[in-house]
Amino acid sequence: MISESSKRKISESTIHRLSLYYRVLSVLEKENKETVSSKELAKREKLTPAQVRKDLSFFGSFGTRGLGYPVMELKRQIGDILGLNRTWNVALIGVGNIGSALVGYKEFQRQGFQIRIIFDNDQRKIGSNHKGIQVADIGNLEKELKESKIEIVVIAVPATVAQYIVDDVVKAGIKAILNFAPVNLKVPEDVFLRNENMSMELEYLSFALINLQNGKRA
Amino acid sequence: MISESSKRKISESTIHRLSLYYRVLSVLEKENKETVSSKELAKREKLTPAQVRKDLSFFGSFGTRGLGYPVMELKRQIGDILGLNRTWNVALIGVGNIGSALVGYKEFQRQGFQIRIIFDNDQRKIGSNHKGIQVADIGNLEKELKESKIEIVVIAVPATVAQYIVDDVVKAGIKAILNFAPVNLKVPEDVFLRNENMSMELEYLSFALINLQNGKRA
DNA sequence: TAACAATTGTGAATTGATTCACATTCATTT
DNA sequence: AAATGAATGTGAATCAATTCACAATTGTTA
Repeated sequence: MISESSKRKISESTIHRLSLYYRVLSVLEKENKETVSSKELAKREKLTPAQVRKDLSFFGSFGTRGLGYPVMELKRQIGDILGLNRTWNVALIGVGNIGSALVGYKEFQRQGFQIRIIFDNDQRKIGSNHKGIQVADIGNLEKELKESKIEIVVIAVPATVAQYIVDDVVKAGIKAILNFAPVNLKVPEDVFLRNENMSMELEYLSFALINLQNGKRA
Repeated sequence: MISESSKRKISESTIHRLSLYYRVLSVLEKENKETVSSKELAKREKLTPAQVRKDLSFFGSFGTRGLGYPVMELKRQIGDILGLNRTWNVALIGVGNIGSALVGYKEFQRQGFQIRIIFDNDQRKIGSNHKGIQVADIGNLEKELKESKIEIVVIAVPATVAQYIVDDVVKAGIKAILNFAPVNLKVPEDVFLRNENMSMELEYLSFALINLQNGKRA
């Protein structure tokens, strides 16, 4: 747990970069590297050494001057900060296009995010097994979420119904929601909501092709 | 086309917010709203009115003082900036979990991103049709990309092979790549590369649950 | 064991993004 | 046609993030 005083100061970007560091450290571990410098770490994710050091410094001092950071140890520490050295009980709502992909997405499992239950409103899907996971009736949301001790809910339903569903999820006491529907959802202050907007980056590319084509990049 | 002088100054965040504005404007259009104020626009995406006005001001003045912005007209203008009032020829490489989901993702088509061809290295998939789209042999990448006049390539292959594939894509002259593999890919200066890291937001939620649980959010 | 090379950790400086605040403009009402 | 109200567009001010630069520390070499 990080200190009370630092709680309000760590930026979203820093946390996202911790994810990148974690990823690189996993690779370095496989390559049997014992230590890594901020320089090397930065190079592998196209960042600056100073940025790496500053990011890590928010959480403590993990390195050795003159040597660098111990790969395994730093990976463990970042894992602790990000909560990746444990498992999370995740529920998925909506098993259409995106939902199906998420069920089979190995990267989630590898990081401890375990999809325990799937909800859908399609009677043909309810009761069946989707890659070994039970598909429950969205009507039993609250009951099932509690029984499965779900901590994080992933929303992969059409934008038109996402707000209704998220309202029910919130009522069921869930405090962390990942939303794949392309719509801004309203949740109470004490609920963490993150959005995964799959067309945003494609739109950025489109913008870049039209506007940044010649000359330097933005 | 935006002016030469402004080319180097528009931030990534501004472009991403344009995507949000575009989304809201589409909804407002359906609701038959004729005009919208920066206040309303901001409210719908949890931003500030000043932010909305500043973002738009980088590209021109689209509003009327005292009235607000004309919904249809502004949508068209942002569409022009983001390149959404046209179609893009997109190729998808890798039709596994994620790839399959992308093929069926309506949101892409709606915004003009047309998946024209799919590549895979699995002999069982090659030659077949995936939701009406031809699956080609990754071995014929360069030839097929050119024949289909592809402008944007989406990479949805395992992280371990992504760099090899992106090298080939670059050799084929593609200048815009969207990468779903959880790895940092190297591309030349003149190629636009964007990453879609699907676990990053989940990791942020995990972090939030552990570190920000009580008290205010970061 | 002293000198050297490498690299961290971090205040200070800088750069960048957001918000403020207000003059300006337009539509509407009286 | 003047007064009123609403809302833009934008320079200035503020806030936040990144980079700089260097003292401090450690391992290694002579």
